[in-house]
Amino acid sequence: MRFSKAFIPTLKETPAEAEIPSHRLMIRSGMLRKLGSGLYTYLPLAQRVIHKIEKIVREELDNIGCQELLMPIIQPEEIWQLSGRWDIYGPELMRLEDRHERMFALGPTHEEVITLLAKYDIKSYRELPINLYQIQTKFRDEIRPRFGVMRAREFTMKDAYSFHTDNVSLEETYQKMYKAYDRIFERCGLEFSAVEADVGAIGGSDSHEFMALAETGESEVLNCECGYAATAENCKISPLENIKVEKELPLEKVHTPDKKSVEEVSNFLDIDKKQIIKTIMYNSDNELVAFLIRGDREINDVKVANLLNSINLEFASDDEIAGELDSVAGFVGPVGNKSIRIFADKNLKDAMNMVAGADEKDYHYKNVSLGRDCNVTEFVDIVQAKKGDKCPKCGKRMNSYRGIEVGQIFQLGDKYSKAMEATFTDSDGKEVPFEMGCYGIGITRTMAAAIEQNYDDYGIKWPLPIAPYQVELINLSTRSDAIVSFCDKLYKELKQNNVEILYDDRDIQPGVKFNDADLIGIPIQIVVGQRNFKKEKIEYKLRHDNKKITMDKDKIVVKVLELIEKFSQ
RNA sequence: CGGGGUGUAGCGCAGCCCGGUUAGCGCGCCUGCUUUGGGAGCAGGAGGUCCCGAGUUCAAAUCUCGGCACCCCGACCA
Repeated sequence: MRFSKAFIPTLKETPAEAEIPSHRLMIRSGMLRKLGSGLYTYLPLAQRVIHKIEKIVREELDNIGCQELLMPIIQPEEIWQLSGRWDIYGPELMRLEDRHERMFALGPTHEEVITLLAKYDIKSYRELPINLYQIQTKFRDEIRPRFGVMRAREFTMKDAYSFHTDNVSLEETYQKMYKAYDRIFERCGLEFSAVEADVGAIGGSDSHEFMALAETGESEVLNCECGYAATAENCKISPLENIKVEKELPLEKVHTPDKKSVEEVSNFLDIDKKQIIKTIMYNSDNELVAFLIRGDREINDVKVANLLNSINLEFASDDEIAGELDSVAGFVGPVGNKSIRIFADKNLKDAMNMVAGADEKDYHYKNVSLGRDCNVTEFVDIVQAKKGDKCPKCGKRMNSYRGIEVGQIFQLGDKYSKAMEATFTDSDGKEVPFEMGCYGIGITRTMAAAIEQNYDDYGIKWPLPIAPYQVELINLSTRSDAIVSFCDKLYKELKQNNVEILYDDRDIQPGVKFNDADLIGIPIQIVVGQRNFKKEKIEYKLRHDNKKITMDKDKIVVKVLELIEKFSQ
C-alpha cells in the first residue's frame, strides 16, 4: 500500500476524550474514530489488525475441531423468555421494537440462539461433542462506556459454544479450549495469564478468565507464587488473623453521637476497626438481608449476589432500614431477635466483645458476642479478598496486579439446555439435556490490550503477528529519480515475497514520515535517503527497540524476510 | 442513577464573568514558490446553524429558562 493513497488520518494532537494509551494512540494513529458514546468506526489500519487477530483465532479453533457459523445480531424476545434471561439480564440488554411492535434484543451474547439451534438440529449422542463458534458484533448497553474500544457498547467478539453428552466430555473440551486460548494470546504477542473467575450472570460452574497484564486494566487479580490466581471479586477468603478469643463481657450500650462510619466509631471509642462489626443491609429482590463483616474489611457484592441468587441486588435505602427494620441508617446492628436473614463473615464466628450499631440513633453496643447476642442465619464467605491476604490454596501472602480481560471460558452445564428443553437422545435411548460450555474472546479488546502492552512516547509498537503491516518503507527523497526507482523496485520485490508493506511515498518532510511511522508502529521500518544511498547503503529500524542498523542496500530483501520469519515466532 | 464539567472551523483551544466592530489563535486543509535524515519557510486562500429551542434586550457566542450530546468522578454508605 502506498501511503499517499492510504486512508490513515493521523493526528498531531490528542483529542480531549482519550484517557488511556491505547485509546489515545488508536485515535492519533488513524485507526479509530468515535461516532457516539461507546460506538466506533474502525479505520483501515485497525481493520487490518482485527483481521489478523481473527485469523489467528480461526486457525487455532479450527485446529482443535471447532466450526464457524454466524448467528443474527437481532434476536426475538421469545428466545430470551425461554431461557428466563429477558427479565434478569438487566439494562445492559438493548431492547428494541419492530414495526409490528414485536420486541427484540441486540445480542450481547448468543447462548439462547445456539441452544435453540442445538435443540432442533442436534439429535443424537452420535453427533457429540460439537463446538461451534462465530465472530460477531455484540452490543451491550454499558452503564458507562469508556477507554475507547476497551469498554465500548458495540464490539467484536469471538464466541464459541460446545455441546456434550456429559461433563467428562465437557471438561475435556474445556481443557482443549484453555490450551487453544493460550496459543492464541501467545501468538498475538500478549503477556497474559489465566485466572479463576466469577461465573457471573451467565451461570455455570467452572470458569477462567484470560487476563492481559496492564496497569490500565479494569480488573484486579490476586495471585500467589504457588500458582493460584483469581480475580479479586472471585478470590476465596482464607481465615483472617487477630480476632482474639477472650473473656466474654456483658453487653453495654454506649452513646456515640453522630458517629456513623467505622472510621468515626473506631476513633471515637479508640478501638481497632477489627473490633467493629459492620452491618450492611442489602435489598435482594425485595427482601432485606443483613450482612456482618469485620470493620476493617469490605464486602464483596459478587459473593453476596451468588449466595442469595439475586437478580436485583442493591443496598437497602434509609427508608427501608427505618421502616422494615425499625432501625437507623448508620447505627444498624445485629443484636436481638431479628425477623430478617443475617449472614456473617466466617471470620466472625467466635467473635466476642465487638462493637456494633444499636439500632438507635447515636448509640452503639459494646461487648457484642455474635453467639450470645445475635441469631446469625449462617456464617459464609462474603469478604472481598485483597493484596496481602493469605492464599486460599497454600497460605502464603498474595500479590496483586491489574489486567484486561481478553477472554473467558465457562463450563455452563445444562443451565440453558434445561431451561430451553434442548435435549438429545443418549445411547440408552433417553432424552437428556446437553452439557454445554461457552468461550469468548474480545477481539477488539485484544487489539487495545496489545497496544497497552506495547507503546512508547512516540506511538505503538505492534507485535509483528498482529501488526497492520509488517514493513514500512520510507522514502525520504521523493525528488530523486534514482531513489524513487530504487524504492519502487524494492516495494514491488517485497510484495512479490508476500511481505505486507506500507510504502511512504509522500512528498513531504522527512520528520513527518518518521513521526507517522513511529506512531503507527509497524515493526520493521526501512529508511531510504540520500545520505546512505550515496554509499550504496540502506537503514532499517525495529520499532520494538528503536535500534537503527545500516546495511548494504542490495541485501535488504533477504534481511527483511529473515526478520519477519524471526518475529513471526 | 447521583455529583462535576464541556459543547465556538477537521483537531486542540481563547473569547462568555462585565451583551455592542467583519468571532479569533495554533495545528490541519487548498494554491504557488522555496525546502527534503526527525512535524520547514514565505505568500495567498477556503472553511463557522458559536449544540438545539424558547425568552430578555435596540442588540446575544456572551444573560435567563428548557432540552440534547459528550467527557470525568462515584455508585463499598451503615
